[in-house]
Amino acid sequence: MSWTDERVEILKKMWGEGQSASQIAKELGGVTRNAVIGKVHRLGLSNRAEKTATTKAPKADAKPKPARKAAEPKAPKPEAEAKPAAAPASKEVVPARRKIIPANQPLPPQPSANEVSPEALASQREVQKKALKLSLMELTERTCKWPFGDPATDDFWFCGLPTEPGKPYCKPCLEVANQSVSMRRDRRRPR
DNA sequence: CCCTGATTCGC
DNA sequence: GCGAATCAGG
Repeated sequence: MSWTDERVEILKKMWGEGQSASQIAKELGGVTRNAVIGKVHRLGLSNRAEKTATTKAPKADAKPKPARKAAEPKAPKPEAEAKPAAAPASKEVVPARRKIIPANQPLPPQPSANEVSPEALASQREVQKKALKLSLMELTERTCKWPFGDPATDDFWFCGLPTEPGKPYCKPCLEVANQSVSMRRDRRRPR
């Protein structure tokens, strides 16, 4: 694959939206995240807000392992947050990066696990304690995507535990999902 | 271990 | 210009 205009456009868009390099790579296909990062740097859009701060720290360190490559630039990140502080006290400052992701995240079928066997529910409940309670943006291919709570409220999150290989859910959530689905199929309600 | 971006350098 | 290998960090 080559960097056609279209692909570069997608890259720019997604990178601007705060998507990770690996996500972009998957979206584009045929490239690795390294390729994406490399391209990002070549395009010069690695850091979004860079003023006159090319003051390279005079690092004259002695490399313990000068085997070959190097990577120890303690490049300071002067994120100039120029916000017209209108509000009195705003403790929550939204990071420049990381916007809202469209809706291309894999969403699970239905959380409707109203009538599942108590065992499975208990099992899942127990795991809830350990659940990572991830937000939609934090989901990856290896995090359990079982939703908890009401999407319309703040009390909404995803399990986030490591998924079973090849499955979108972790084991306990998978059990609930399966039972829910089989029950639905059988139209049977094991009280 | 999973992930993130950053950098180098042979191609 | 490209991106794998590598590094550094969360």
